[in-house]
Amino acid sequence: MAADVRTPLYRQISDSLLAGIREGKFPVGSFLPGELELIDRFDASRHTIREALRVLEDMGLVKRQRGRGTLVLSTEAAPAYVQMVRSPSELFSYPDSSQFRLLTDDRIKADKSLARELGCQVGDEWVQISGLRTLGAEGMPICWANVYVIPEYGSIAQRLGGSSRPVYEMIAETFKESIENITVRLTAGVLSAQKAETLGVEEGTPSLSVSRFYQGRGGRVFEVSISEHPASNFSYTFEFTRGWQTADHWSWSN
Amino acid sequence: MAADVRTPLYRQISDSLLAGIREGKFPVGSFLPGELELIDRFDASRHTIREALRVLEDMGLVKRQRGRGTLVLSTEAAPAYVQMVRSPSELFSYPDSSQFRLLTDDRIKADKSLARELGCQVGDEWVQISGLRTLGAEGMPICWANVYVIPEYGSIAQRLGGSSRPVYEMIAETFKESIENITVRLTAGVLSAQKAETLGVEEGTPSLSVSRFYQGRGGRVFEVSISEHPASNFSYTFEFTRGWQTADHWSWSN
DNA sequence: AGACTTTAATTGTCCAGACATTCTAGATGT
DNA sequence: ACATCTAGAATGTCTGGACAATTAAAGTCT
Repeated sequence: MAADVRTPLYRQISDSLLAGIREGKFPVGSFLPGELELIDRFDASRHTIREALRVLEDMGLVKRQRGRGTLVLSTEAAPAYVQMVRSPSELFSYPDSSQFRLLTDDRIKADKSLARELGCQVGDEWVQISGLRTLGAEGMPICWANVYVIPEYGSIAQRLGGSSRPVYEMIAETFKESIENITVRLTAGVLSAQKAETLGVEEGTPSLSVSRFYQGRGGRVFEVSISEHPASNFSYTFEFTRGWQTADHWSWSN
Repeated sequence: MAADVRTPLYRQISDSLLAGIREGKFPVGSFLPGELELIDRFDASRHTIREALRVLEDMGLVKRQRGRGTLVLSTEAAPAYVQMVRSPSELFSYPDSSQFRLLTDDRIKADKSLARELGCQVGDEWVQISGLRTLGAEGMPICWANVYVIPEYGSIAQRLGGSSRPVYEMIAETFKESIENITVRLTAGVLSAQKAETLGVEEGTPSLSVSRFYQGRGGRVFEVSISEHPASNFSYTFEFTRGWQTADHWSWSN
């Protein structure tokens, strides 16, 4: 390695175990030798052994389980490409000054088309909140937006008036919901005559639709928002940076 | 917290230090009290103190520096939402059986429009490789694809014949280039008459364009690929999972 | 055969100590 | 005033020990 004259013992041990994992000596699903055995094998202290195991755990290769052992999860810490944002609003690409202008809010049952779009069952009930996202209170409309909320949180519709905060954020706060997972889907289409007129563009203008599915605890989708943008003034960009895959490393807040 | 009857001491200490960081007691750029001082203050062993500091380091809040101290990097470890894929090809959403059918390859200079699209200077030279991505060798065209490669790697065009491997992968292998960063941008548009005919859809069909910018070492963009899909059969989906932001946690391979 | 208890295995947490390595501030010399 | 050296501060690495908590295997009882 680099300019490092000497490799710490714990690193030599983790390298040795890593080689063993890669060679198939410790297959995925098996357990590494226990700490006591490793202490004996490498003639090192328990602290040093545990430090070596922690390196492998940080790489996502193993998972230590009290009372059980050290389970091998993967034989390879393949490089991963990561996109990371600090808050869901960074997925929006909207200027801070934009606002949501509520037009209608209705309690509906999903028909076949909507069920497919929302990924739910035909007949499922949702509260559908339709509106426009605009630049400022009286500004240019940016996009048409439909927000679907589960009936349990449907009363959020009454709280939207005049607020520029995202619906998911208000739901999280009001109902103590946690946003655990967000799926974003992009599709292209054509704006209907009505929407084109409202958005101030020609009928037949292509559009980019962004659907976001917000999942709370236990994986339940509690909100889906679908924004439809005229293609002329909207693109969606995201960026991936290379790094080790350490999925298990994310600590889960509560 | 959860069902945990008792919080480990090291966690209590890291929580206490975290509160101090958040309260501004330890501003960004300052050093936390040294280990010896913390041992005294919390009446805990050095191991326990170091474990507490490691928690903060894992959260990306501090950085321990031998001989120097523990530098405060940030006052807030905001939860981050992460999308992670194992390889760039996972960003493609193409079936494995798809193939790239090369139509033309030319050496061009970027005009104003192309320069804006590629994010380069007017007059910059690129090798433009145009083609169709199809299902299998004789299959249905999926999309129209233009790949732009820097002239240095332009000879890759001669190697594409009959291969189903991605261009970026062949470049990485042939020229020992490394893919450090990928930016993906999605826009909506309308297929031109020529492209619509080639893709077997009606003229005026909306399209979803996916542009991918591959950066190598030093941040240089060595390839840009632009795929244009008929909207009817293509959507782009990605998923974010919540976790602590631990940007410093990614180890950088080479 | 199944349920329950006990024992052993295994990792987690906490303590203490010592030496190594790096960095910085202060002292000393030119 | 600048360069060099030294001592002290600070974290890194490694050792040893002990008790706690969890899991699984073995033994016992019905």
